[in-house]
Amino acid sequence: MSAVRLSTTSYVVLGMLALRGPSTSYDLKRAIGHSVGYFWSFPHAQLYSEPQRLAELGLLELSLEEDGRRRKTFTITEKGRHALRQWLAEPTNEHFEIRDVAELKLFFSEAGDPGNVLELAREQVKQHEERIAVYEATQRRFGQRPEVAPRMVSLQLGLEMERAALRFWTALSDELNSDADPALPAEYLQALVGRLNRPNGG
Amino acid sequence: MSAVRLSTTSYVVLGMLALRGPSTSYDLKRAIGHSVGYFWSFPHAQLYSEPQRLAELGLLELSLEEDGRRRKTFTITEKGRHALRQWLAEPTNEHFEIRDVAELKLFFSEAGDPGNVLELAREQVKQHEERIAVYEATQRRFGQRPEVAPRMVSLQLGLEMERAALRFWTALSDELNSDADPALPAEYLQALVGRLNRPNGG
DNA sequence: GGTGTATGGTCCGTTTCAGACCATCTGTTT
DNA sequence: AAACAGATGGTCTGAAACGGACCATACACC
Repeated sequence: MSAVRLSTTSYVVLGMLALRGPSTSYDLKRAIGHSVGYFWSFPHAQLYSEPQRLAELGLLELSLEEDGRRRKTFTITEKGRHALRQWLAEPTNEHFEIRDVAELKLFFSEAGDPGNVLELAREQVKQHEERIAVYEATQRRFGQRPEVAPRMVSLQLGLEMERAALRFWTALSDELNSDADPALPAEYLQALVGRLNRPNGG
Repeated sequence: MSAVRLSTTSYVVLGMLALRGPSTSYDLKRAIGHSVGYFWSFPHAQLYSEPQRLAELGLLELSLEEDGRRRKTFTITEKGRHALRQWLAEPTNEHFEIRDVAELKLFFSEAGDPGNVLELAREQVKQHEERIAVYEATQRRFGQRPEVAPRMVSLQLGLEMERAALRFWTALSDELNSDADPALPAEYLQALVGRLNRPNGG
């Protein structure tokens, strides 16, 4: 019957519909955009094709608006809830995946001008500071509301990761700044680790 | 001329060839598998098609072995080095991307049995501990060799991220373990944050 | 001579991706 | 009321990426 494989993205759709109630693809797009999209992103076009597919599988119900906009609103069915619960019930042995262009450039930096690294680090500091600001704003806005508090827990993980990255790039940038000779990698790695371990090392 | 777009994966190939010298696709596969693959993964089949493409663009040179195995060995050309250096010279404004199934399950946990979260957290603790062990082993093995020390710097970032994740999941699992009533999300979030902020909170 | 494992590589159907494109609706300005 | 901007709501498509099955050689060891 349902020998069909559901992707993680399918479960994001199911999960969002379970949490929010009936929604259009556009609603999902926005909701995901400032929540779960930060740790599972995909092109928005999929939010139009995927629910359609899930509806055909009986996991969602589709209702067409009669008047002008003819919106398509999706509602999770009992079967859909069941599939979602099943997925939630099995813990993952999957490790998170990171795709970090900056980390790559750092890794390969030997093959170019080592002077580039400082700029790279500074830009990353900026990126992570910005992201942290966004997360913290979200936390302030929703942290007190008990209905959404559970979701704030995963935001907390995001924050911790961001802060770890920020500490790293800050320490690296400081180290490169203060070092007259940035061409002594082994010792400079030690210094970097030292900076990271020092409390208030940022 | 080279109006062709190079993907990040292209630069991984270029970078690896620049650091290692002439290599076969298989060599690249192994080298990437325990280094840069941790923060930029892709199917190994691409390590057979991509270098071919880069060779056609003049960024690599291909030499065929005459005898038995007929290995294809790729060498980076001056043009290839140039492209790589250019890429390395521009800092990224890209933010890293995380894809974390566990974080998703945590986010949606309200929609299922909240009791699942403890198992989820425990499994993640295990995953991150394992990964940290791998990273630390690499660090011990190569940390002292000055030739590869620069590459150890990016490993350090990976380690910091892993440790942040481990702290989070450990704190969460401890919190759920000690809490008789895990259905008080707001207060329990506070407790979680408290645990994370406490030094030696793991 | 058989078996296992590392090496080295190819192929191909299915999903994802990125992003261009289109249409409608609502509020504001002029 | 016409014009416009910006949010809303959605479709389409070519190009990449994915993943995993599949194949073959080399070599070591029993």
